[in-house]
Amino acid sequence: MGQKNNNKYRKIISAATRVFAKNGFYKAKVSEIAKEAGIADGTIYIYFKHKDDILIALFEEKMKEVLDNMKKQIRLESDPLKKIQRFALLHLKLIEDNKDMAEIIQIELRQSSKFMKNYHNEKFVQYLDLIGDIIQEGKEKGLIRSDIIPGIGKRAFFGALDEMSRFWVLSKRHKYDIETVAKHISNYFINGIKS
Amino acid sequence: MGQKNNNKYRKIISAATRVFAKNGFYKAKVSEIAKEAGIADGTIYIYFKHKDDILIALFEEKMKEVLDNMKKQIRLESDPLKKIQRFALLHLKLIEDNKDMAEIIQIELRQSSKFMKNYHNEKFVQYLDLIGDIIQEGKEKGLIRSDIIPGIGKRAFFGALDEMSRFWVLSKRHKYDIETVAKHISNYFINGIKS
DNA sequence: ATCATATGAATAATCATTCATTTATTTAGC
DNA sequence: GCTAAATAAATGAATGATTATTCATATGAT
Repeated sequence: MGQKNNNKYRKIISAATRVFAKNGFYKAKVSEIAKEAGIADGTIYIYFKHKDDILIALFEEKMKEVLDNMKKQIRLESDPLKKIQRFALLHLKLIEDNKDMAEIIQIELRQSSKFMKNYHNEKFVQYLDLIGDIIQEGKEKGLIRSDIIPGIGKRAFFGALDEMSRFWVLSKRHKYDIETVAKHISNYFINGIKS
Repeated sequence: MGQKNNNKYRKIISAATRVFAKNGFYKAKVSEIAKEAGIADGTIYIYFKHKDDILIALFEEKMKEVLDNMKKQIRLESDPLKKIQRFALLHLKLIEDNKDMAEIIQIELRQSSKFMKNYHNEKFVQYLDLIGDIIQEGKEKGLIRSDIIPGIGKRAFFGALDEMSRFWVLSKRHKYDIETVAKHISNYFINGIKS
């Protein structure tokens, strides 16, 4: 049954990613997810108790993956300012490489804090904190101004990246390539906060 | 009938703002909007053809208001860098003063480009362009580096503000006051892009 | 009296969820 | 290694709940 490494469980998550990305959570029909996964409607209810649970499970999975990946990459850099650059590039690359996931994070993450009342998105908080920690480290090394508040800085930087992601996801043609955007965004931010 | 200055039309928009803000568009019931507005369910259909149309009308109204207000305020400042500061402060004040509207713009605007397929949010584009124009002006006056791309800069800045807005809207207690946040965000950005 | 507005109960469509039934897989006896 | 219970998974048509929308009727204004 509901084993996470189970074949059908995976198929449902994968299908739901595509279906949710297409029209958002509310417009997505369970029967459409089933069809996309190539299984019967009822089968979904062997693996998930409610439609909502599919979305929550999907988040957890994707965010864990993103978070682990980002942590690993950040560790490869020792200079905090370089870490910020790498964060930007990796974040945007992730969006580019996984459009469906990006749409979910873009569209659904926004609603999530509303409709998943009690669901506190721990993984997202950790993701933001990765940035906060880099800023803190930079301050301690004297590379970043001492008056910078990590709690504000991390949101400013994430917000900037995130807005570019939305633009990327919603655009048909891409005016700027990922590398250019990442370079610019991280440069504004680094110049803005460095000592 | 559907006159925009009509009393009931206004009441519906106002009620819908509150109801949509509470649980998002999809969870909001038309009957609840009617109840909140103190009118009968059917009356709503005299003024709006579909539930969706209420949301669209609501956007247009609020965004027009925000846009006009912002334009007026920006004109009071002549220094482009000061304009950026003022933009940040005003944007965040707006969120603070109008939490329901902010939640709608935060939560629903995100979905909008998905669920209102053909609805191109012109007012939002104009809002972003206000920032782009300030950056352009700053470049021309030699106050902003010539390699800054307004199309990226405007999104980075808006994204930063917007992420802080979301944080503000979703937080019970507010760790930082609006003025502090506005000052920090605009400082990061101004330092990041100035000559 | 006529026309415009407003009402809210009734309608109808939409989907999430269930469950009686079928199909597949495992276990145990020989 | 084979067969037959026994158990687990999967099916999809039927159910039931929810709600957007309609419309026959009522109310109020001119």
